[in-house]
Amino acid sequence: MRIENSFIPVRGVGETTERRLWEAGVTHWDEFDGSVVGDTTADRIQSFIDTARDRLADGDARYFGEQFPSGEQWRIYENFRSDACFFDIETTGLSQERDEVTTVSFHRDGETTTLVRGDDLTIDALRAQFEDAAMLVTFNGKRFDVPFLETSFDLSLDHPHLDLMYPCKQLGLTGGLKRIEGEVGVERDRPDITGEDAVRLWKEHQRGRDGALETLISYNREDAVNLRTLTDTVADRLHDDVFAPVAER
DNA sequence: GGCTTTCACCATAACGGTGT
DNA sequence: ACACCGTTATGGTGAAAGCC
Repeated sequence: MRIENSFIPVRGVGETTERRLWEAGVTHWDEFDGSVVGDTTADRIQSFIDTARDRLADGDARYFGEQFPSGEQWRIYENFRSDACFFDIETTGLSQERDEVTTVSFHRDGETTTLVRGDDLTIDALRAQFEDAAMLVTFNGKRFDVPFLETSFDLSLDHPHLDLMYPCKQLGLTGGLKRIEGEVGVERDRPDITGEDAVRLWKEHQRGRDGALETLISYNREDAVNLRTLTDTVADRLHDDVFAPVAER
C-alpha cells in the first residue's frame, strides 16, 4: 500500500467512501476520473491529488504526516522507507526528570549507528541523525523515546512518526517489542536481555566492568534494527487486511 | 427543489498498554 | 509505579448524494 492508493485525507472521504472507490477499480490516483462519488467530493479528491502529486515529487513527508490521521501513518512508510529513521534509546530508568539517556541507536537505509553517553552522544550528533530523516519509526516512542530525548536535550522532533505499538495492537500483537518479535518470527542474538538489564549494564560499565558497554550497545542496536523488520511485517499485514481484499481479485 | 439515507466528523469519557 | 497517546464507545450534528 502506497500513498497513491489513498483517498482518506480528503475532506468528506472516510473509510467507507475510500473502500467504495477501491471496489470500483479506483485503487490509485491515476484511476480517478470523477465518477463513483458526487460532484463536491470529486472536486475535493481531484484537488487533493493535484497537490499530493507535487508534494510526493518533492519528497515532502511532513505534508503527508499531517494529511493522514495517526491511525493511518503506516501508509506513508512504503514511499519513504529508505529515509525512515528507526531508533531506540536506552536510559538509566523510566523517569524523564531523574534519569539519563545512555545510548541511542539509529537504523537508516540498512546502516546502524549508536551514540554513547560521555562519548559521541551530543546534541549535534543527534541533530545530524534526525535532520534529514523523512519519518521516525519507534515502538512506544510517542510516549517514551521522543519525549525523553526532548526533555534531556535541546531538541524538538516534529517528523511524521510511526509508533508501531498502535498498528501492532490493531493486528492483535501486544506484550511489548520482545514478545511481538517472537510472535512474528524476528530473531534476536540475546533474547534474554531486557530494558531493565540495559540499566544494569550501564552501571556496570561505569564501574569499569569489561564488556558491559559492548553488550549494552549490541542490545540497543538490535532493538533499532529489529524495528525495521517488524515495520515491514506490520505494513505487509495491514496491506493484506485493508487493501488487498478489496483492490485485488 | 424537497426529502431521506448515508456518511464524515466532532466532542467527551473511559480504558488499554508499554518504555527503562 | 508513572506518564500519557491512541483507541473505542457513544451520541449528536451537518453535509453530501441520490432518489423522486
